[in-house]
Amino acid sequence: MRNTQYLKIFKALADQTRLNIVSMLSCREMCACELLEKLSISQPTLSHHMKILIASGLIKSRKNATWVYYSIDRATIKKTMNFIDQLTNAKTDHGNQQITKVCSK
Amino acid sequence: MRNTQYLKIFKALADQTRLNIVSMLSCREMCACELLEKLSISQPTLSHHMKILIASGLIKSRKNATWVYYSIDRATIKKTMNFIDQLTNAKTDHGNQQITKVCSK
DNA sequence: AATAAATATTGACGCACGTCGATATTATGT
DNA sequence: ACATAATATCGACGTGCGTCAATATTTATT
Repeated sequence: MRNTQYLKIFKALADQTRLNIVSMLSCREMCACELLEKLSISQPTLSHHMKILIASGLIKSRKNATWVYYSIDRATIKKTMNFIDQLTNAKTDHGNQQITKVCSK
Repeated sequence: MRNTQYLKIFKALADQTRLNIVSMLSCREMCACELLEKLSISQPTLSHHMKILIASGLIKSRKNATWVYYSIDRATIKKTMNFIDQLTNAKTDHGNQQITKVCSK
């Protein structure tokens, strides 16, 4: 996973509404209309947020009839935690071209 | 740690420059002037970024003479990873008032 | 086919944020 | 005291982003 993808993930989590959405989806898969009635935002706004969450890889979607069901992609979560762990513990460059790690000396 | 604090943390990580800074500091403690010469930003911009990172709790600072040394606060990192883990795996409300978890039924 | 429900897209608006140059502050050394 | 180096603050500017109303699209139902 590229560094820019992790940046997308952190940007996706850097919003209270999206953090709420992720939290809600941790319970179970939910459709957009279900999320919508629990949040105090308009339908286009929810659609916009879901697009960002999907693009980040944190959330995956499944379409059934007119409904779109969303759920957490736990593989991405795991990778993100590993990234944070490496980012803050690694003593060497961990094969990342975008982040300039200068641990020499 | 409050939910708003984790929001601050994700916002702090949601910028390429700050992600680079955190990565650099994972190697070792560094002073501002050292970070400055490795980054392509102005001194006021760096100062601004460090303020945000300090406020998030991800980075701590130590003053010695005219220099300010920065290093990663690994306790915050650990808490953040736990937060993500809980956020995406909890089947019950984990005592968080800000995030509305509705896991019932 | 026509209607209705769920979701996506578009365009616009205001505010938050990253950036810089100029300047202030703090601390060291001469 | 004065000059210099490191860092912080201020004010301004442009861009990015969250938000909405209006509209389009997709799918099911009658």
